[in-house]
Amino acid sequence: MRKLEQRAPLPPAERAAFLALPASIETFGARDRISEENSAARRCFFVLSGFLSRQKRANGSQQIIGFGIPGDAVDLQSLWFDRLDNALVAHSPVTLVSVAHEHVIDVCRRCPVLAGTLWHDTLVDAAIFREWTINVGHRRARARVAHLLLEVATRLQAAGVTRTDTFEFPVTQADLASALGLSLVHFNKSLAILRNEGFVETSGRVVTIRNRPALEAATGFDPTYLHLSAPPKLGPLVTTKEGAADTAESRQDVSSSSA
Amino acid sequence: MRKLEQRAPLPPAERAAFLALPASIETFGARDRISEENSAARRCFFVLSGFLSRQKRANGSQQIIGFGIPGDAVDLQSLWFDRLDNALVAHSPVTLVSVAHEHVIDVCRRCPVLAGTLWHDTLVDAAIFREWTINVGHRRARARVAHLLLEVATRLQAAGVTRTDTFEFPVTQADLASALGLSLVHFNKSLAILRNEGFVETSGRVVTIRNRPALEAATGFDPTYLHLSAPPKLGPLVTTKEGAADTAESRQDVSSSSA
DNA sequence: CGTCGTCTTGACCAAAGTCAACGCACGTGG
DNA sequence: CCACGTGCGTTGACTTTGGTCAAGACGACG
Repeated sequence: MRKLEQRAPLPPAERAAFLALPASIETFGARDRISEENSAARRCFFVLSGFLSRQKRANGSQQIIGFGIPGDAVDLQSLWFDRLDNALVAHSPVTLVSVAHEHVIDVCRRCPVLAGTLWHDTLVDAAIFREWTINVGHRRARARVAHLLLEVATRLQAAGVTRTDTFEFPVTQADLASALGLSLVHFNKSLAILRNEGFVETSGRVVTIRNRPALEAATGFDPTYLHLSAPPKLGPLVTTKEGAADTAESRQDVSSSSA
Repeated sequence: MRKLEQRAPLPPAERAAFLALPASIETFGARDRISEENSAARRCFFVLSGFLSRQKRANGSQQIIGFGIPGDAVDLQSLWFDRLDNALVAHSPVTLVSVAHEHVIDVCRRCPVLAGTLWHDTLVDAAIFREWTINVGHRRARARVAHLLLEVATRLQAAGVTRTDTFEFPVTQADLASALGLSLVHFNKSLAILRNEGFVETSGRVVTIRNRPALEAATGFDPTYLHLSAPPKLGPLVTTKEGAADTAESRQDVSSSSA
């Protein structure tokens, strides 16, 4: 669970407050639907392990619009909406920490830095959606596929799930095609091209990316949209005096853990 | 400027605090670039009037990924990122209110309900991006075009810019095509189809939607993703006691205005 | 051993992109 | 006042990309 907070430095008191929240662990199996579009959510989820996707209904079938991986706060938006606007479904066994909304709200009120961190997290989410809009709207099939694989690899590495360019991606080709706005057949053929070019290897659901720099260049993948390293510019929701001290000390934490 | 806060009820004290922020008005001409991708933003913008778009660089040219209309808080995400990940460009004369980040942060710290409102606003933004992902990825050209027009019409109505299904949309077809991931030619032909079907009329940059219910049904447009009426479930960033009173009274406001 | 789910491949078709030309309105400068 | 250029919108002809249909392969599992 600490993975989540690792993303941005937190003052120790706030971290403790967050960890002390009344939370429960929930587990789901490989195709379970975790929550439904239009349902009223009363708790929000943080992913501990497993793969899940967001889906929206359109044209009569479910379309995937994003993936959730370990470390993601996967439906913080439900905090402010009365109904979910996307469903969540598990693609592998998934374990989540779930916290009731009122507790999150309460801790946000008490912990301004934490509130900022959570807000920040939802904004990273939004940035990912922006990039998907471009990916799906402006790149052709082969580059789309590559871009998605690169994104997932990058996020998994940032989350500490893998250190190399090899990772398990337990999602069927039909689902990946849906996520990319491609037909299954065309997705498969585009993937075959990447394989023939030597950029991608697969065995079962395990994907390996080869020659990543060349692939990134070829598909225009630029990881800055994931905002992985960006520490908030100002002590979040906090003004100068104590805020400055807080972030200074906590930045040390981060750099020492990454060194 | 009050338009912005109208979206969600605010306690009077917080509204006053927000209105009292040191802000400056900035104006831009029809093709001005308001801010650049990768620049470090120090202030954020609220749109008073005019049309603008977000753009990201991809494949060597600028791609439009969203529009900003009066009442939008157009780059709140810059609050938490050190660099903007999209550019903003004006499509008509635009007037903005700009507020320095530190003041926004400061007022957020003092005004929990307001902070929640702003956060909520960024989440609505994200919801719009999700819908765009679907629009661009899973609908075909004619429906894509229609969906965009319906979205803009709906948002303009919610912002009080127009009351009818006629509105000025000062964006060239080339830009609209880019926003939809279509070529200019194909966009034009799809629009021609909608015109022939009697759903859309244009004269200059003024668009009129005809027989809106049928068009919405035909393109699968469902405005709930815009989260226009949703009042936050809990007193935002505020717990029970005073918060309950606040939301009770403000919910009345909302229901009476919709009745 | 058969069934089911998934991946793969081929043949064919529809949607969308590209190229190119033209019309039109609105400027500017002679 | 008219010639010319420029920016947009429109249309047609042709090409490419990607979708649809269909069949087969392969492995997991009952």
